[in-house]
Amino acid sequence: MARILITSALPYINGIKHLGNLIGSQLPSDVYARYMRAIGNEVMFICATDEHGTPAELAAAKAGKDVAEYCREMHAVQQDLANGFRLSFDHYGRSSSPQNRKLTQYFAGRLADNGLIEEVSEKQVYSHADGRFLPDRYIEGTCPNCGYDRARGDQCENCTKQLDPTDLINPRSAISGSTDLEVRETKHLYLRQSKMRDELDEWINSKTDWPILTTSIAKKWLHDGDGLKDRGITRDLSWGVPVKRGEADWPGMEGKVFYVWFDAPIEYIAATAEWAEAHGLDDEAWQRWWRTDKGADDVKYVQFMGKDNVPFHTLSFPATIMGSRDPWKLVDYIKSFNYLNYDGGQFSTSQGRGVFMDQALDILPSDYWRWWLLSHVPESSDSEFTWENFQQGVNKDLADVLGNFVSRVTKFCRSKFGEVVPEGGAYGEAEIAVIKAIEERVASYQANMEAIEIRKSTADLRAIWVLGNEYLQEAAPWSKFKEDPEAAAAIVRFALNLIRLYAVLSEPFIPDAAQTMTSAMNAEGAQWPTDISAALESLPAGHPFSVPDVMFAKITDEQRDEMQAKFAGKSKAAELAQS
RNA sequence: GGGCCUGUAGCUCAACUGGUUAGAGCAGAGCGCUCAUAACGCUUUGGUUGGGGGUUCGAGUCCCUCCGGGCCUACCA
Repeated sequence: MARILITSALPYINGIKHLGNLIGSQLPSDVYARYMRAIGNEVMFICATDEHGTPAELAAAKAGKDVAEYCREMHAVQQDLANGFRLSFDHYGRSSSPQNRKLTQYFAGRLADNGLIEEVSEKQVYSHADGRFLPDRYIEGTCPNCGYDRARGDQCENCTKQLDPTDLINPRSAISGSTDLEVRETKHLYLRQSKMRDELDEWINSKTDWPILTTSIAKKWLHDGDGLKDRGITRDLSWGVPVKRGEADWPGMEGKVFYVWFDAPIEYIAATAEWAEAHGLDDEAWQRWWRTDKGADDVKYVQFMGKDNVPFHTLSFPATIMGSRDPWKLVDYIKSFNYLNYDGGQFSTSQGRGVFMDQALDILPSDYWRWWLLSHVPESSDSEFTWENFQQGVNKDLADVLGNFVSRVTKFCRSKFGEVVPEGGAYGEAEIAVIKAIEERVASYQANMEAIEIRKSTADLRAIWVLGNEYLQEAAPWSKFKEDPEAAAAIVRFALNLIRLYAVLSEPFIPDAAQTMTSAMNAEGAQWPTDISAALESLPAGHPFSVPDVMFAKITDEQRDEMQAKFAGKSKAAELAQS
């Protein structure tokens, strides 16, 4: 039995995430976690809300709430949605936890001890009206290059020129619109990543089996221009982890907090500590996942994330871990994803374009979304959600291929033999052929899951379902029943056992439907098959079962059109008028 | 501007380090079955692998160039 540590990139606290966010990390990591548990490994599956930073403060202010209160509420909302999508986190933590505060301060202290922290005095824009320093992108003004009057302090969206906030003509706060701005001197801590460039480079180069998407982004940052740059890890904000050097105060850094991208990855560790606390366990319980000197040397650690998160996970966080010179567990494999687009464009929170997690669950059960999203997960390039594809995929795969198979087998049995596994006859050549075909497909399925090739795994799983329909067509128990009821009984017994097998094999992708099948087959506790032939003898003659309700109702054309209209977002005219 | 990714049948995608007539699923067409959510099965039509050039005995795969799509470019997270 192996031990697998799995983390999914932390969703930001600011609002409800859309399906693009969901499929970009949480959903594939959940499938992987469920699969690894199913085949008998010990799994620690961690996620958390990323709660610090300027956007959280602003969102709270907009909602008229204290930021801590706002985060508490939004965490509960996101936790609830995670449950709704059946995300099987062992712990869904919060980056604002006491554990994370302590660990973040600890890491900063270690890095400082090892000469990897530098104090840098720099100039930042302060807004009197807002009472805060403004991050570059929260300053707007006229672009000195093209004259666009809504250029941001980091880059002009119109001419794409990169800017410094001080370059802007007539700068104003993007929050309040105030022009009462002042450039102030302020001191910040920088993580001296540049000192660790060679070490990081060597480490990345050793990861030859990682997705190109992952390594190419890392290498770009390592080698672009002057190479890896040092990075500011503190901010002038009130909401965040207060800057401390371990347990000690950090002279000159009073009133400052760590930058979210410093504390967020550390929350992976802290959330595991939160898990231990929540279960009444001691420190050893979480340290055996994270400290190679305390049992984590045999742990395989896999991270999931969207491509926008790759630099932080390939460089900043490893620099933090390595730079501590403590025996913390480093990631073994980084699975990164491209983006999911929505119907010809991007998902857009601000424009209300696309489907958000709460809305999705209002419309259809989570398995519908899980299946379609996972079978279209953007592994090799950006992929696209369209209502037509969604309807076709769900109806064909889930309703017709799998749902209808369960339906036809159970109903046929009930009408001819009653709701018990029928007795008589024996498996013959046809069944042996099916077993062989399933064995081959399961081997492929497992190999693809092992390699985290999600799309290919869905194709294997679907092919396994199809084998059931092919078998039934060939065996035709409805005609056999007339002249040889015992032969028909053996066929039906085999088919009922297929349903039980499908429940187990499908669980990582569609856990609710899997549970429905398991319950209907009265087969609680069914284990992952190591021997397909034996697994298909699990339900003996006389074993009672029940006919489940229709597992997947089809999405009608009317429903599809309705949803498409509802989620189109603001009209094109409205968008144009706005810009 | 620079870097990276990507372009394969109407749609969504495969094709290990270049190696036989480029494969699946969906959609379309035909046939079969009737247990089932008019579901299922079988057969079948679709491709000068974005265009052009080159290397090679051999190119979807390598090189050059052009065209299209996307991402990143370090203070949003």
